[in-house]
Amino acid sequence: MPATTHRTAAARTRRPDERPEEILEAALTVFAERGYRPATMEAIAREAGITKGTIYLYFENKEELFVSMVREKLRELAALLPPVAYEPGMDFAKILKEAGQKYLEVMMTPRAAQLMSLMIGQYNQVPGLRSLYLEEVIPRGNMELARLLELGQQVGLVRPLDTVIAARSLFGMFFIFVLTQEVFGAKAVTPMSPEMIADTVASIWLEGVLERGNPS
Amino acid sequence: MPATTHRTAAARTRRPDERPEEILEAALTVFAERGYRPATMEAIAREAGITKGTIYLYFENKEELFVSMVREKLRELAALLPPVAYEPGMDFAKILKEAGQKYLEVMMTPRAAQLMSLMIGQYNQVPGLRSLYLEEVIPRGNMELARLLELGQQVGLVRPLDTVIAARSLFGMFFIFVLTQEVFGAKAVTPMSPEMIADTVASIWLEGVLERGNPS
Amino acid sequence: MPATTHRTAAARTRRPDERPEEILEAALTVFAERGYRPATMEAIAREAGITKGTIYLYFENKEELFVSMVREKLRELAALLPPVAYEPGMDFAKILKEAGQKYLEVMMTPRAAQLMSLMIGQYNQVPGLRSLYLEEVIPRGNMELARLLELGQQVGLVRPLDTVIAARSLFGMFFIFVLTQEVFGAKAVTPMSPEMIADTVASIWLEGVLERGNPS
Amino acid sequence: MPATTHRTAAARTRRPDERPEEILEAALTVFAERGYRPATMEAIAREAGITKGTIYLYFENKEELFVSMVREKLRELAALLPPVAYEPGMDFAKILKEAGQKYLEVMMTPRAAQLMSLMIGQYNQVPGLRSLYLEEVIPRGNMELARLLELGQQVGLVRPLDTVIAARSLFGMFFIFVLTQEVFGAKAVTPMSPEMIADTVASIWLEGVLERGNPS
DNA sequence: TATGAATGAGTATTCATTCAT
DNA sequence: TATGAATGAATACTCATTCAT
Repeated sequence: MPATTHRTAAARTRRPDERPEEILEAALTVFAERGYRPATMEAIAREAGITKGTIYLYFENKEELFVSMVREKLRELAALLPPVAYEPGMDFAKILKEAGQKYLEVMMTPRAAQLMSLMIGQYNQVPGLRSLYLEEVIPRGNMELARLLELGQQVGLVRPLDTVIAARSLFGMFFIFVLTQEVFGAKAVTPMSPEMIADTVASIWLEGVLERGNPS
Repeated sequence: MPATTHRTAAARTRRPDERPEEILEAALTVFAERGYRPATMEAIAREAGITKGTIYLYFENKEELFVSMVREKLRELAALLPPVAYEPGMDFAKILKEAGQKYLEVMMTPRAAQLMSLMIGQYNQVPGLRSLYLEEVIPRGNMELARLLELGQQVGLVRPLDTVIAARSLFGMFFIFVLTQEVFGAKAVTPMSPEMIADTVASIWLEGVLERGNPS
Repeated sequence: MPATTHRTAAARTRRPDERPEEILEAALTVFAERGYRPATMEAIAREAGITKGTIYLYFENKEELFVSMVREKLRELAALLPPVAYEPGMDFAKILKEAGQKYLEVMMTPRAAQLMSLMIGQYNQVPGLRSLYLEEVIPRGNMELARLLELGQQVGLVRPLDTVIAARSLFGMFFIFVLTQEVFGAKAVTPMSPEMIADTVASIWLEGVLERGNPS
Repeated sequence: MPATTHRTAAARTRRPDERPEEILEAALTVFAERGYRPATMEAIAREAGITKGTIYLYFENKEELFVSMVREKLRELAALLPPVAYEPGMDFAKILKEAGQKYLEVMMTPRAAQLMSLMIGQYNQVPGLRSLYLEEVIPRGNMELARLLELGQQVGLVRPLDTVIAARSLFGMFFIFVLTQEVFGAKAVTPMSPEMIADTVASIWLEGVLERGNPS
């Protein structure tokens, strides 16, 4: 029957409204730094300026904290990306380049890249991530563009090809740079400006996708 | 006691030369199934049909085992890919499609995809992986194609664009399908044949990269 | 803002005087269900319809709550048992049987049995229980009967034997049924009616204790 | 990726055959001293002269260790009790007194009493204990005696009464002394010799059970 | 070489207790 | 009085690594 005595914590501040957000932020930092397993709840708490036990007031366990963090941070990233709206008469190529530029600007940052890396690494170990990807990432990032391409095909602007594959290809072209430059640290070896990447990638994809006769 | 008892001959059959290989094979299986941290030396040993201690006769520790496994399996995969040789007069498009097809054939398998996933997830936690990637993957997979493009530019076949970016883009186009279809399990949701992917991707990239006047 | 909002009147109804009692009641329920250690202050509070912190307004800590609960509930049980009064000329056997019946009626209930079980299990871990037993249980339950027996011996009704041992034996005869039937759940395997038990036990003990010549 | 270095343990002795027994012995000591929950695996290991991890080589978890310990120690106690054999012509009373004496001799020891106390306290928290009690304790300790009584009834030696209740009563008479004297520490307050207890208890029970006409 | 018993550092999680409001 | 957010000590259990055989 232990009678534990506690010191009077100086900073026993109550901020129930902001806590979850702060914890998620700290979680991303620590998970990104060490990886899912090596990241300790203790370290996350310290990073958030609280103590271990407090995390458990807001999250069931480490796994739920991880999934919540990924969901929240994905949403924050998604919120930074402007919706790609296309209407007849607009400059397709320009829209695409600008969208690509914006995408790289957001994704080619250490934080975003680390988030990707964490997701990929834990994808098959953490059940909650699957639905996150299938329900939030695919529909938004992929299907929208595919539908845009179908539209283009109907007006003869886009070559006849599988639009889902084409759309995902573009995503892959961008993604590989996020992965190599940021996650794999290749930017120290082969530095490339996001502008240059966006320009080149967009032009290759556009030329490859548009109908011959139509100047991009 | 005239009757000596022997263990079965089979149990005594030792193949010391094949041990490391068997261990690496078992390691890939178990690492892929559980991820780096949750994979236990015990489980790897069991998978290899030996006991824990024996692994340490061949590998310094878990990390070295992991890096050795990745290196070995990457080499095995690389060995399956035929070198892309191009000589003037050859059908550039056909070569590319066939190479892409072969690439997907090799990479769009659970094992290869799991290897990728493991690499990405551990990349920043396991020092040895960095050099592996920078020294083995980039030069072979990327620089070769970039040089090929430069050649194409010199003879006016390829548009003037950053060849390293273009080359890596192609890799990304393929890689995204390995990642999504195999690692993320999207193939259950949006099934696509490797042939269709290779064809579509190759044609987009080629059209996007080749000079206008030159029919692919 | 002219319209003041009130919480429901019921929610504000506070019965400070009944609080400790309610908490003790909840404590017995939860302690009995889970055991001393696994029972959490949180669960006890919830059971009592209050919050954790409130318990500490009435009890120093978990241990004191436990001891207080045991003391209170023992008293409540004791209050249910009528005092065994004997005066010359009364039917000794009948008194005993009725007292035994009453005792079993009170003790052979899940709640009483759980209380016993808790006491026994924590006896040597919780200092306060010792004095409770030595000062409240022994004198009342045991010594009274022993004195009664001495009286019987003086008038030649009871055989010459150690009265304390004889008295405690009777208690043990009853107790073993409380323990086995209620605590150990043997009543599901070997069901016995309290009446039958009381009758049989009382008759054995009486026959064993009374002087030969005296018909019970 | 922590690389833990271990000191060379001086006493890394391998004794797989004796380990389980040693651990069970240590477990009884520590469980008895502190109770189930407060007893730590660390303390049990230290008591056994080994380290925590080693316990887990032999027992699944704390609960299994506890149940295994109770089972083993109950068996050891049971082995100390000679079987009560009765054949016509033997002195029933003498047999009973001697058996009771032996029982108390074995059970009225701190270790045995602590084991009882542990069992009672954990009975409803630890599933494995239920079957232990129902399958091992009841049949051996109770049913044998009940059958003996039935035999006595058939030859007119024993009064007509419920033999199961009578048998269990005797057990209770003894058990209450184990409980009060050893577990509750009443022996410091009301010391009684086991011989005196056995004699008194046996004589009361016998007189109460035997047919009037038959001198015990 | 191979074994597998032993080690012990490391960690997620729980929960009694405190205290600002 | 009452709340409930915050604390942090405590602990079962895991598993990479060692080493006597």
